[in-house]
Amino acid sequence: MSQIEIRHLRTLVALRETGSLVEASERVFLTQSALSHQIKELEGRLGCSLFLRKTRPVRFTSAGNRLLELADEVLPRLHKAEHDLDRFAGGQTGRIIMAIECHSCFEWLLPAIDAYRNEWSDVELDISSGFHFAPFPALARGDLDLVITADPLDEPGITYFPIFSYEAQLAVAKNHPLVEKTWVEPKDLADEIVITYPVDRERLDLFSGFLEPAGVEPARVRHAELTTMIVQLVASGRGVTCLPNWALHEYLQNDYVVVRSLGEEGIWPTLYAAVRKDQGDAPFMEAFIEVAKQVCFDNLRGIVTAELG
Amino acid sequence: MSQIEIRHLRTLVALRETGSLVEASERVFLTQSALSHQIKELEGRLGCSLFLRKTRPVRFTSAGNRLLELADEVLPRLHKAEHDLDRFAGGQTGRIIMAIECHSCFEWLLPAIDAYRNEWSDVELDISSGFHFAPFPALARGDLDLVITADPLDEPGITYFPIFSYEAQLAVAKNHPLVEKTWVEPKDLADEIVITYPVDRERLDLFSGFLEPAGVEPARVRHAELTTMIVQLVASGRGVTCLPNWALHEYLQNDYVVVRSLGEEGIWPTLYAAVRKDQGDAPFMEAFIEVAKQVCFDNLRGIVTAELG
DNA sequence: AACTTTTTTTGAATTCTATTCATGTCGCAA
DNA sequence: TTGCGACATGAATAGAATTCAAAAAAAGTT
Repeated sequence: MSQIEIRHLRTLVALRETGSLVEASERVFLTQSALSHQIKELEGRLGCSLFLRKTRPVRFTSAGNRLLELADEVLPRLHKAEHDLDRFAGGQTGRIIMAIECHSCFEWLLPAIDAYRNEWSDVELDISSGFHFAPFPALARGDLDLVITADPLDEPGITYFPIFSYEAQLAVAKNHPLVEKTWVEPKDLADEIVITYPVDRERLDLFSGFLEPAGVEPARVRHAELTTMIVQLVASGRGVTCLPNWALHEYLQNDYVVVRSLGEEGIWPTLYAAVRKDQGDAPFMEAFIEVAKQVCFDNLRGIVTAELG
Repeated sequence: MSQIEIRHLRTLVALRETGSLVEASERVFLTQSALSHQIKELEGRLGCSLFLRKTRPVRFTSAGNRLLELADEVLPRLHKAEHDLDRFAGGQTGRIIMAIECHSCFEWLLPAIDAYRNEWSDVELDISSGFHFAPFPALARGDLDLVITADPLDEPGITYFPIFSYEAQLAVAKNHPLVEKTWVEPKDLADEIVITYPVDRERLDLFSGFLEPAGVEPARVRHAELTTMIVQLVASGRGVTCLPNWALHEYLQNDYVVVRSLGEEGIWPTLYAAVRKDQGDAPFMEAFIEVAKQVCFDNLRGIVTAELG
């Protein structure tokens, strides 16, 4: 089946460089007898001789030269591939295809990616838009490599690295009655219109961590795609919303809306990077998580709580 | 030492094309178990996994894709090389580096080479100018592949194929006394100046086949490089020369000189193509000799005698 | 030309490793 | 759960590459 093997190419190159079987054999760490057998057998299979041994240095036939040409094409590529694979094996490079559960995470993720790319330029980076609905199976089977999530479910084969904690706050219009309260109780929202991203309730801190435990259902739930749009609706008094404090920060500074904590302590979700266990300790992956934390800590200084890993 | 082998690349390609170990194993004519072991072992040595088996079709990791990239670079080149080597082995192609002992053979050799090149375009062809002095050792050790010679010495490992026979004739000036004779005897040249190519006497038919056997030495021997120059010297009465009849043909037609046979029968050397025994029956080599004979027969029609092989 | 040294070839023994065989495990669908 | 298909695994086997030992062939040397 396979006539020519890598070892044959190596042998021929060594032979070209040394000019004799004896020296070539040292070069490839075999006995000279082994080389003699090896080449004789190859010549037998190919049906033609590869070099003339009666000269010093040996002289290659056309067939031999053709094989050397092949070796010159193949061996460098092989070595490069082996080198690249070493880097994969050592975790010096890899692929990070990400998905975000948290809708507004682009805000800090994009800068994090930019910062990371400076240092780890050959890591394949991408944000996948395709797996919003079911990121974890995709992560497990290798379509994704990293998922930003606030719910570290105990899935087998997945590890979670905390990035930072933030407060999920209720935003209301400046003239909204709730502005009078220092913090909000669940029942305060029973008659409110709640504006959210168009995602499942269990992925919304307001419901999963506040209203549902208290058995409170708002008057109505309305959806909007973009953070800006949600905030605008809230500012104009069409409803209330719950967003991460860092996503609301710029609107607060512009005095568009007012925010209040959910409950006396506030709700403080933590964002995690979920990765497959086998990639969790790869340097390129650890570095990404470290960079993400650092970027968040720097950019969102005083707004979020760094989780020191 | 050598991590990756051709078989690994073949396996991975089969795996990519079929999507499962079971089918891939059929493709490469091994059991599924063999592939499982093979890949497991490779992954072990590389230190990273190459694909995730829990999906259908299997999904390659970055490392796996890198290896597939290598396979796509290497395997086609390998197949091409194997194909080329098959042609070498079958004698469908090869190399013919020639040397000529006979100084004026260019005249018919160049057209022969041109004719041959039409049919056998990928045979490497060259006329070597470097081995005029000792062509046979060079032929034996592979510097040359074909030598045109008039002396088929019985060297081991060399075979001779006759190309054609010609008459070696004496050319004299039109007013030379020897014009009166129908043929020349050795002693007729005892007082003559003989003009020859600057080569050893034993390679000159006039000496080795005519004068020396008769023990006759001419008055003087003078050298000239080019056929034209020799003929001019002869035409102007500065001496006589011995050349192949086909080399003299055009000068005869122009009435420059007169030719006479050496002895009653004339001297009829035969030109041979000397090649290494192992190449003697290769189609590309046989074809060259056949083309050479044909070209000579056509171009020198009526002047030389074809040797029918 | 005889002798020594070096290099390659060769056949048999050995060691290694790829492959197979026979199970075992895992995930998935009915 | 059972049954099915796909992959994994351990032990046995078969096959090849390599080594060893010795011989043959070249190449230098005297």
